[in-house]
Amino acid sequence: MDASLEKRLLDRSIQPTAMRLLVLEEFLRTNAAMSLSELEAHFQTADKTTLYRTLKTFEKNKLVHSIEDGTGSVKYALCEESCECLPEQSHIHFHCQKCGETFCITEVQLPKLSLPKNFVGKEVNLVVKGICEKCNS
Amino acid sequence: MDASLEKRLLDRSIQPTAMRLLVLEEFLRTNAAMSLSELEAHFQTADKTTLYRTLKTFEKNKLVHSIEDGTGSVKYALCEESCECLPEQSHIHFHCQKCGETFCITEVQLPKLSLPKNFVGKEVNLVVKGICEKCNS
DNA sequence: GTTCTTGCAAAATATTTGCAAGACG
DNA sequence: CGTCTTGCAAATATTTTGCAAGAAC
Repeated sequence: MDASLEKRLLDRSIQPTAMRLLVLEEFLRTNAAMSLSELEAHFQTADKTTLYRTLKTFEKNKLVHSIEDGTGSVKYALCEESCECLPEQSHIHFHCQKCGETFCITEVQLPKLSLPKNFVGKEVNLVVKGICEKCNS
Repeated sequence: MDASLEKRLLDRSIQPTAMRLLVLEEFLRTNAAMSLSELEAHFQTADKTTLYRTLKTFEKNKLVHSIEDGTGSVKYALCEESCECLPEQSHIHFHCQKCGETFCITEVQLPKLSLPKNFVGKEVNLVVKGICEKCNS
């Protein structure tokens, strides 16, 4: 059992159960964002409801954030360790129309968005669709 | 029968049937983006499948564009008349967490997004969540 | 007549909740 | 014991397809 995994859950006030450690491990192993179904496919014997609730717990406690990439199912990706999911911390999500994968792109800074008077922005969800690096070569 | 509605459909190579004219009229009447269910609620006697296919036809022909605002159901909003849904023509979508409505914000220019090398962006979907003008007063 | 559109039914997919058994402190 | 977690079942919601009747050209 990896103690750093446990710490990562505890830092977000999530009880480190066996299932949750496995899911976190899976997220660390996988580079791309995962939907519930995709996550389920990575396990032999996991109950979908448990995974569903694991994702919800992770999301509530800001260990992962959700992305709607237009595929019809919500995907989840690990947050940066310091992330509080504030608008300033948002980044681009890229959905590749060829391989179908969705990534977080943290390399480039998201320009500050201005809103009309009296609008207050609290969250930003940005998905760019196109062809990714890997499929473009 | 309003001839300008017909023209608007024909300009997008969409056959102007009665149903389609009604749906377009509804979009012009409504300021906010609509989901399939919301659209259905605006009609007494419309079949959901027909509305679904109407939306898909409208989307394919770029009369409307779709928005995933995190509510779990895809919403649709009218495109500008000159819109070709290119990345440069994208705009901010705003989802109000209080009234639940989703609007297109075309008043402010979307800053140009840069992507890492070898990524090619073709579409942009940007949703800001927060409190809208109306709910903020 | 041929193509496009519509309505009903049903399938497929995704998300969410209820409840009881089990784990853990 | 009491709270949290898990697994199974089932309910809800959403999106999509099949097919035949009807409308439009």
